[in-house]
Amino acid sequence: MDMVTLQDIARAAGVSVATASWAINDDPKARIPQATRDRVRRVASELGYRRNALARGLARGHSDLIGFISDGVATSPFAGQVIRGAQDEAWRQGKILLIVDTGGDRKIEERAFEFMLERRVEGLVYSSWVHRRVDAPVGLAGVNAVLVNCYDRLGRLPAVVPDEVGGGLSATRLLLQAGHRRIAFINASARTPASVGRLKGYRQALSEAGVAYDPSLVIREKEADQESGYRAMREVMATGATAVFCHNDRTAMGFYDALRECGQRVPDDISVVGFDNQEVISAHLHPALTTVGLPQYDLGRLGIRALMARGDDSTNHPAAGSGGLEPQLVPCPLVVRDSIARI
Amino acid sequence: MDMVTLQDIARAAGVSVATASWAINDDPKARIPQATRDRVRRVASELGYRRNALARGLARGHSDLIGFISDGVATSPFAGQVIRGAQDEAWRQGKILLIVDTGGDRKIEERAFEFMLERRVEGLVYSSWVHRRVDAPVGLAGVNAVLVNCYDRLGRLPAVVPDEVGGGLSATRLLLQAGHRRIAFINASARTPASVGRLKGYRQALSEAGVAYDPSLVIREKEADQESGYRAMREVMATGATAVFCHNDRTAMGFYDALRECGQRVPDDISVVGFDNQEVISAHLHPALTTVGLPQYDLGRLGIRALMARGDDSTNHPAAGSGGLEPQLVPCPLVVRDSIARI
DNA sequence: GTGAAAGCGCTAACAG
DNA sequence: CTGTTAGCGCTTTCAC
Repeated sequence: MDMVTLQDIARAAGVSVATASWAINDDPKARIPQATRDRVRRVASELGYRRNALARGLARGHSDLIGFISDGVATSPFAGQVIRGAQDEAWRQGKILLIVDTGGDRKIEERAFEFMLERRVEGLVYSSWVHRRVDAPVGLAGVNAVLVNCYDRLGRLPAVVPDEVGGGLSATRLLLQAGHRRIAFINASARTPASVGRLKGYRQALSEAGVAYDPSLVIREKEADQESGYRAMREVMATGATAVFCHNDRTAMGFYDALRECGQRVPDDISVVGFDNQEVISAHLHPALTTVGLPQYDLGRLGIRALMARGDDSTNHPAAGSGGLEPQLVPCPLVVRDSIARI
Repeated sequence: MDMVTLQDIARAAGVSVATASWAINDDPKARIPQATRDRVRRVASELGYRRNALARGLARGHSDLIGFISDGVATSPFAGQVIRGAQDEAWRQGKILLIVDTGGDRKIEERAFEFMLERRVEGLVYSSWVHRRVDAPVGLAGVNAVLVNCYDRLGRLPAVVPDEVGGGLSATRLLLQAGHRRIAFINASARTPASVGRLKGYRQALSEAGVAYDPSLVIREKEADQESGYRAMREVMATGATAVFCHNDRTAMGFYDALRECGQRVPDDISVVGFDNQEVISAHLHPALTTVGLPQYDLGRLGIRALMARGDDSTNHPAAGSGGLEPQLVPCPLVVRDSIARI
């Protein structure tokens, strides 16, 4: 155990603790000669001194800790970049993340919350694995908090979410630009921000291009996974579509499978575009899948940024009057690969 | 800002801070009447009191924090369960994880290390995304630390890793039990714990079953990804193998692809078993892939357990004399699905 | 320029 | 049974 304290340093360097503190932290507004500064620091490193963040935090009144609660981001197959983005941004501001993955368990969430507050986190990010509406835990109000990849029912907390509409728009536009006019859409039937938003984008792109919206081209599948895509294939092909926009890459993967079993090929027989850019899938399908990425890293980064901005803003208002904070939309990047043919 | 302190509680409840402290923490060895306890706690909750972990940690001399440094676990597509396991176990012991994902960057690692030590973490887990040998960062020695999913060159730090040999053994045995005798193995050519271990297990199973080892059945691919499996298909089929053990699920996925393009089918034309149980792939291939799982959750859990055990053990010896701690092997569970046919 | 000293909020002897 | 008090290690105001 290295229990070298500032006192030890001060004594060894022949200065007072105050001076030692200033030297160690290189406090610019302490006017001590460079020589002293250097001497203290040298002594410190010789003795293997290390600041005690507990004591420091207690004295200064801040912890430099930011809480990050997720319902599965840390352990989900592909949302981890959110954490990376958050961490990088926090880091940049000299803060460190206290991460707890609740797995969606309210009990754990409650406890995590308690833990973080006890540790005097300077802000709290509450994030969801999948973009959705959440019931923000009671208590999140009254704390500097922001929602990431989810939004509150009442819009009382600032939120940072992917621009699903924009994503659907770019995916469909791409198909349109390649000359497609009959574009099927395998969508999830549950009303999620993703299914609603992407459909909206799809319709918007169609309308922009002067293509009439044909509801029969929209296949609704309960889940949006490999099975759905596999199952939906026949229906899609029956519509005579020359291209299909899949709700996500997993759906596209299933679609590829089914298609291949019928001896048909992407993109010759039909063009495909996915969503999510789940690399294990999209980058390795044959042919590689053109898709729309989720801006995970940016979600994390902007979440922290929003948090810190709010923190500075001492007015820290829990959302103006009406209670309708609009979520901040983060664009979804198009990832072009080989699954679209011009016609 | 809730800045209700113990003092406030004590005053409001008409007791001393000491008594308040005991009541709040429900200290069993403080002999105060239940009535007082209750009163204090009630006052505390009424006033919205919350312990200050910084002050508490400083006074008690421990932080209840455990550092978790990873080179990508948090952000990797499928290793996140390690964190979940670690977190659950830490939690069970009343500790909380301070996680930093370095992305393999030494600079960040260094800083993370510093950060954690300043925060007086009670132990440090150093984990790798992929099972490998690491150069444990200088400074890890002298701290209560354990390696997870990686091991030190010199075996000076306790390590917890998956049992690759056992995994290769069960995969191959399963094929053998289904009656296969000519079993190909698409392996990665780099000498990693995975490639070496799985091959060893494969050979061991063969030998157990009295099947001669035929080197020509082992296909070595530089990487072990979808492309490898895709590419290796021809070679595998040319050997006349009736089954193939793929180094991982991604390889199996590529193999499936290539096979289907030739109009052949799993498992009728050839049985396949993978490794990793990367669900996005294995559970959704057609037919679903029989594979060997990585014990991610357990790695995390056991890592923390080892750490805490070491911590208790005040003798905390940096590995006995010779310097050869054997890594703790965690079994890899077989996940049986539909890609094996009896012959 | 530098030091003394008063906290930060809590715990844990030690008294009573 | 309960209160007093001396720290825990550091920051920061205020004197010198």
